[in-house]
Amino acid sequence: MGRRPLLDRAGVLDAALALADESGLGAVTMHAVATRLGVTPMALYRHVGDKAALLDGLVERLLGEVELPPVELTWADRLVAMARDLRRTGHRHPAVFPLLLARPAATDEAARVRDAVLHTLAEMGMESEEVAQTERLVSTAVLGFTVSEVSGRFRNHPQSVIDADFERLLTLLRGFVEPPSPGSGPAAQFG
Amino acid sequence: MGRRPLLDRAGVLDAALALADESGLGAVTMHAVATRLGVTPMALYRHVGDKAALLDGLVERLLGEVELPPVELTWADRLVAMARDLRRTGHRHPAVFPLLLARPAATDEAARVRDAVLHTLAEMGMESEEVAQTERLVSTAVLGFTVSEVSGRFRNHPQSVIDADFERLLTLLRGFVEPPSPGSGPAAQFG
DNA sequence: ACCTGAACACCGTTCAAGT
DNA sequence: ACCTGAACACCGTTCAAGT
Repeated sequence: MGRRPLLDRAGVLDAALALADESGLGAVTMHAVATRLGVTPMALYRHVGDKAALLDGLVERLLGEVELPPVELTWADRLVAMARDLRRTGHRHPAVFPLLLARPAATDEAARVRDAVLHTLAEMGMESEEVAQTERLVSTAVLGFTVSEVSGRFRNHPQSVIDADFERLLTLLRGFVEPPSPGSGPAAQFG
Repeated sequence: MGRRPLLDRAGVLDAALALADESGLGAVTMHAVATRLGVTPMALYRHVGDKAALLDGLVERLLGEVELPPVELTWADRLVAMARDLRRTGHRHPAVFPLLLARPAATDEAARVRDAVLHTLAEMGMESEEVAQTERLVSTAVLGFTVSEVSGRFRNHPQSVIDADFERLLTLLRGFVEPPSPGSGPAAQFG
């Protein structure tokens, strides 16, 4: 029998992601990933293409970790659940997460998350043109906040303040996708 | 008289920013900046510290370009004007702009822009605790959108769609900082 | 004070070679 | 098919040396 290959794509991505989580994106070099796998740098190229493709693979990995919420929840609760889970993913992988802001949701895993949001927004009877725009703005807000947080923009604030900011963002998000209807909006308080 | 130095900090930053604008952040290497200035890489260190400090300098440069709006404008118009100008700065310097999401507004130029927003929000009688939070969320939304745009996340969309998205964001921003008051909010249209 | 030259430990990537 | 070894053109950064 032919001897089993030492490497495969999944293993290379595992090693690269571990390196990124432990020591930052700068630690993800072909040399370092190879060393961690007990192999020479050139052995990686067959499995992950080149360095840029390796980073693309890491982004896919992160998106694959995002859980879609149970359909039993109301659509508003589902959006909030996805926002929270996306943020948690950022916390687990702070070095790789900022890359999400740099590429369109073109891969399968990216489409999976985005389509879940689109589907949820469509359920509430939003026009299809507005659905797409709303998804982009909501995703941008959640990604922008989380990237800021994991990249260090909020490093001078205690975690409690950052958490409160995010809760405020979620409240705004609810109000945004759920425009005040008669009897349920903020204006009702002043009736 | 002693001969004039070949280099100064401003000149080094000029060269580095030009390189970033023309060929991306990856083109900003100590070697390339030095070559552009007709000097060896080591000559730069005296003027800009090291590579990380050089990038900090570029961020300062970008923030310094952001114009503060005339005080004659209403506070809502001032916020919108600052958002637009921040986005324009991103368009001029797409390679450097994403770095804004990675550091707190700790430098003088960063504080200048942030304080202008804080001051504007305070003018409308917002409580000081809420002012700070609102500033963070508004800045995050505008930065997150612009970084997405200049980093390529929206590259599959025509510019007209991206522009419309931003206008929508500005409308939301207005509604966010200017909560509907009796007679002026959206509800007034249905009176 | 300011810049250079040589050097060091790294990078990503290629190519031909081994098994 | 899969991995290695040698090599190339780069990186950032230090150090001692020149003026």
